[in-house]
Amino acid sequence: MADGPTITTIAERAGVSIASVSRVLNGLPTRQETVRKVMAAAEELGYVRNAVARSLKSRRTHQVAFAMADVGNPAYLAMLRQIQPVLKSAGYRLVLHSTDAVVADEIDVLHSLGERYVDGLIMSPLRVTEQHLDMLAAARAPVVIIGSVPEGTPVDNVRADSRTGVKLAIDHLYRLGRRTIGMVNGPTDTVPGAARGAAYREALEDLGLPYDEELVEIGDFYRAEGGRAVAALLERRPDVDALMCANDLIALGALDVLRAAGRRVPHDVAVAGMDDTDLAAASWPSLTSVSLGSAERGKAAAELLVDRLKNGDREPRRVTVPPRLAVRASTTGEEPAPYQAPGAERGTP
Amino acid sequence: MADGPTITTIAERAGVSIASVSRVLNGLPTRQETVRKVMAAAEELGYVRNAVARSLKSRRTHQVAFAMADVGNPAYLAMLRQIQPVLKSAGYRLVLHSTDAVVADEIDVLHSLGERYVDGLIMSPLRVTEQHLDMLAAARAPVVIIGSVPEGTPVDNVRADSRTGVKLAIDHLYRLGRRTIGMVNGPTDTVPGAARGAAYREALEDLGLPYDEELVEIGDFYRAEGGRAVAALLERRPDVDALMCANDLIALGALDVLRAAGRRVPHDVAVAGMDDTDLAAASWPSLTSVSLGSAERGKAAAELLVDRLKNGDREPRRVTVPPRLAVRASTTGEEPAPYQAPGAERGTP
DNA sequence: AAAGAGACTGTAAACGTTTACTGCGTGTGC
DNA sequence: GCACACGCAGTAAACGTTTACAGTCTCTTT
Repeated sequence: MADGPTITTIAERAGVSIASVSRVLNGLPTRQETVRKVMAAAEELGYVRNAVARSLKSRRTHQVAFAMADVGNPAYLAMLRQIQPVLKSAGYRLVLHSTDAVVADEIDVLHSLGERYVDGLIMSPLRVTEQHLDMLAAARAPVVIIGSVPEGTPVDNVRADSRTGVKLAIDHLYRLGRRTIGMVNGPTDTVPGAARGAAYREALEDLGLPYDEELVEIGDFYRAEGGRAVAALLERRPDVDALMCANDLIALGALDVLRAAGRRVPHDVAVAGMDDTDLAAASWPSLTSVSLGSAERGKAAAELLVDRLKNGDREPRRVTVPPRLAVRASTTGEEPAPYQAPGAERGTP
Repeated sequence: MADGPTITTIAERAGVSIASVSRVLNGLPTRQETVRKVMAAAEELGYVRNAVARSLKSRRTHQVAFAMADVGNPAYLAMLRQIQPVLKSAGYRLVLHSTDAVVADEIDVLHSLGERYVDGLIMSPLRVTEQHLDMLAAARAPVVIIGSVPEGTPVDNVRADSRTGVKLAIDHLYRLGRRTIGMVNGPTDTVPGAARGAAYREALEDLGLPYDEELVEIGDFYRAEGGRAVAALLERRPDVDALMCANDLIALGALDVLRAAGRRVPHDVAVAGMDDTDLAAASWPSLTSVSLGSAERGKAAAELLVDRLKNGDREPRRVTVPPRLAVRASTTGEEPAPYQAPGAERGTP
């Protein structure tokens, strides 16, 4: 691991100046003879350009950061998977930040843009605080936010439409004849929690169904707690015939609890999730789920950032990705025969 | 996004030299009055250290790369999730490379270490070629390989023990009374495919069971093709009473096909997967699966690398992570009553 | 009161590139 | 045969830090 060769080493070896070496390496017009000598020397020495020195001079690092709460979350993972190839083919490396949904960590990331170790940032904050907005206005590098920011924030912005997404699912349940549709939500002080809760209410109103607080239960966004929330809801309203779950994990918890309670899915209770993760297709019964287009949002964000990095200043853009409903067995039970929900004879009391 | 302040700006503002500014910023002994002036100036100007210039001088980037085939693969994701916090708390940023299992891309990553944009690399190659070994010997930064490398390769190395892992599962199936145990494998020209295939054979021999080629089917490592492989195997050997699947996706495909064929799991056919991904717990019936300790391997790799970066030269180390069998319903069917496999009355012909 | 010690501070070089500028040599046009 | 243009190559500065070294100032000691 001895010190690698530099352009100085090459220059000496080839008997030319470092400027010539640099020019050859960058393909600037140079006499053939010089090119040959430099290339030969570089080859022999196994020279590789020092990216750090290069960045210092050129003021570009060819790195982009992606900051989200947790790679383990399938929605962020879906984004990441789309972001990566876009950046790679545009010649950027990807620096990954996990903020664990801690605001201070997100602010830290924004602050660290001042260190200039990346050319730009894609960030998907759980919620956008005043402090976020201040930092965004002062950001030292282009930022793309995945999520909603107020009108006029000077950053590119990619958003989902969870309102329409929830409506898609509720309409679907309504068309299937369900009229007592419960909602199992995560904390309503998070951006997605608040949006999905409000959307549920609106969707019901649009359909002329009454909004009934008894049909709403709040837990967190995970399977076990989601299951507990469903159990509480079932206890209170045994007549519920459909559940709108704020994400797929909650919906899996719902399936667990319904199964344990001997309720057939979808015969007795139809279940819809959100985010359309891998788990939705893998579960049994497979889960009808609203995709909020995480993958598309990731891709759009990466493309916006690359465009801005290449083309410099332009007006901030906003992209809204439409939701899509993936209909599966947990609402329609229309998969081939053996995929029907288990017969009722096996239920607990 | 005007040019940010540098130590020169601060020096002028505070009326001191850039050396003093640097010293204050690095906490070297300095007169109180100077500290005060510098800090005040830095504060007012919103100064942030330039990481690139710092790296150039100090020859450390405080970045580490992680290269694997595909973040979408749950095994790599599990590694990533453990690697990230270890690096973060040691003060390193994470650069993520997806190589799509293309050897040339992996070689590229090794080569790019010469650019010195990272202090070290964690790599999990699909297979290790001669070329890999050459590059590893010449690597310009410390590398930790997750996977097996020949004795004497000058890198730290973390490996799984898929041989023992397969054996755990086969022994488990045997103890449950299964004697006709099929294997659904991925391509045997991959490292995991070859290892798992051989381990299956050995495990049978250890138990005194005959090895029968008819009971082995090769597909790829994904759900649909895994299902097709299982269908072919079932056709050939309808008497099979257990399936060892080379990963969880194949096992999910097996569940699909068995269900469609009216075979009860685990009553008629017990199914075991490998990797113990999230999907294993989410599926129905939940999937018995061998964990090869991806998470632990990721953690160990990160710790080895951090140790080497802090402590410089030492002998290469090797860590082997033991496998663990996660027993679930697809083999024992012993979850609470409603978790039993669906009754047989609903099978197709 | 002079010398020496000690505490800070400033100057300048270095990290490895890129690039503006200058200079040299060749070939062309008159 | 001379001026000029032009194509290349070399010198040196710059990017923003860190740090070795030397210099200044103050305080203590004799």
